Amino acid sequence: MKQKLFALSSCNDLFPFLCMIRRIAHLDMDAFYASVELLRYPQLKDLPVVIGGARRAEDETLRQTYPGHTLADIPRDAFPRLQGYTGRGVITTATYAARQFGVGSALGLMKAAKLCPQAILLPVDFDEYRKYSLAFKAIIRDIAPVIENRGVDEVYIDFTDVPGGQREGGRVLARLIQKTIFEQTGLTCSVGVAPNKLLAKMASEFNKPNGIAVVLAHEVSSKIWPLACRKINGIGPKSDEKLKSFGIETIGELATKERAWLINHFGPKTGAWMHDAAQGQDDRPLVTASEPVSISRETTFERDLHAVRDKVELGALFTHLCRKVAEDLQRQGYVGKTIGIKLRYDDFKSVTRDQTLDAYTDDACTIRHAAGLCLKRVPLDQRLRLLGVRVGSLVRRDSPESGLSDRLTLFDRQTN
DNA sequence: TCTGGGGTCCTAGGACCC
DNA sequence: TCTGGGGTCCTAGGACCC
Repeated sequence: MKQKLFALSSCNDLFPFLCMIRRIAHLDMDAFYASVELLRYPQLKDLPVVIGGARRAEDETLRQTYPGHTLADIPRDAFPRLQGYTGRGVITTATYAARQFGVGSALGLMKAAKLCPQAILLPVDFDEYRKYSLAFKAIIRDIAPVIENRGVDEVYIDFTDVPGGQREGGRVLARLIQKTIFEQTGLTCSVGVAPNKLLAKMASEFNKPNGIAVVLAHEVSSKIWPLACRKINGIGPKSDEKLKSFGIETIGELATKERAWLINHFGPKTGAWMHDAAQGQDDRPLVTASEPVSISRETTFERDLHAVRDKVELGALFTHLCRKVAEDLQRQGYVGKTIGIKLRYDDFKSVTRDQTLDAYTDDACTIRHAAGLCLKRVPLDQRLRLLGVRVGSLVRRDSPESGLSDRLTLFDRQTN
């Protein structure tokens, strides 16, 4: 089998139109949020910059302080530093200059302030990132139309049938996409190309930033097996720890385990999946369109709140979250039937409660009422750090199931 | 001095129906 | 009094990802 695949992949350069083997790319923007901020503030280039934290009052003051200047003219010294930062929040993205100091995604800002006090702290501006996200995806789609969205800064791309997609195992097309994105946006990205999504995702991490990596079917043992199990997309901290407890550290070690043994210890689904993944096997198709399952809003308070003592503040926040979720539903054109809440206590333990209504809704008051009933089913003697509201079991507002669609549907129902 | 804000999918138990 | 399965929906929690 291996030899056959090898033969296919090597004949591929000679007869690119005869040997269309599956070539999937994973493209990952490099330090996306931070890179977008550097386009806006080029004077910060090469300085350590972190993006993240809570929305702060001073976020808007920067532009107001220098009304006559363009953003690029604001002097470096005017930017807020991490030094002396107090409060909650984590880093969302850090520039590569900041990563030198050991600060990166998910690190608490107060910890980061110790490691790199001189780093500049910028607030998250999701609207701006979304614009660039749409832009780079449009550029890719122009070159290779079959793509799967994986959030704001990642996509899978099917190279298989794209002209040039088979040359050098996909490297040529990857280079073209990378170059075009850079020329048109100023942003860099990393690309991995492989026979499937699993391997492409791993490959895209090989040469970060601004890198390309190609993995062929016969290279799984040499390029994938030496990696830690944690590198498999889907093996998180918990599974990794469990694997380690069996002495399994690398994907190669995982690959020596019998399918039955894995199923026995990790369950039929996960066990079988792990077995395939360790062999580099993955036949999942690209998902080019999908509908949302739920829409939610949550917020971590600036200080922990008490259900009784801070009742007024909490109530106002709760209502606000419900309104925001309702707005999101309406803007996106969805209605939902399952209303849920999420609480996180001061000890970081969280609970959820949900309730399914008889009818679909996108109405803030209806959501607020149902969420209020959920809240009553939860113990409230401990301080809270987070409150969230979720609406699930979504359908499109204009679909027949919603019960809210157009008159024609209603007419149909009456006459039937 | 802990640990953001969105999401998806899976599991497992109980209710309820046939 | 004891005894079935199968299917679906609902709820709670947890792992994982970006």
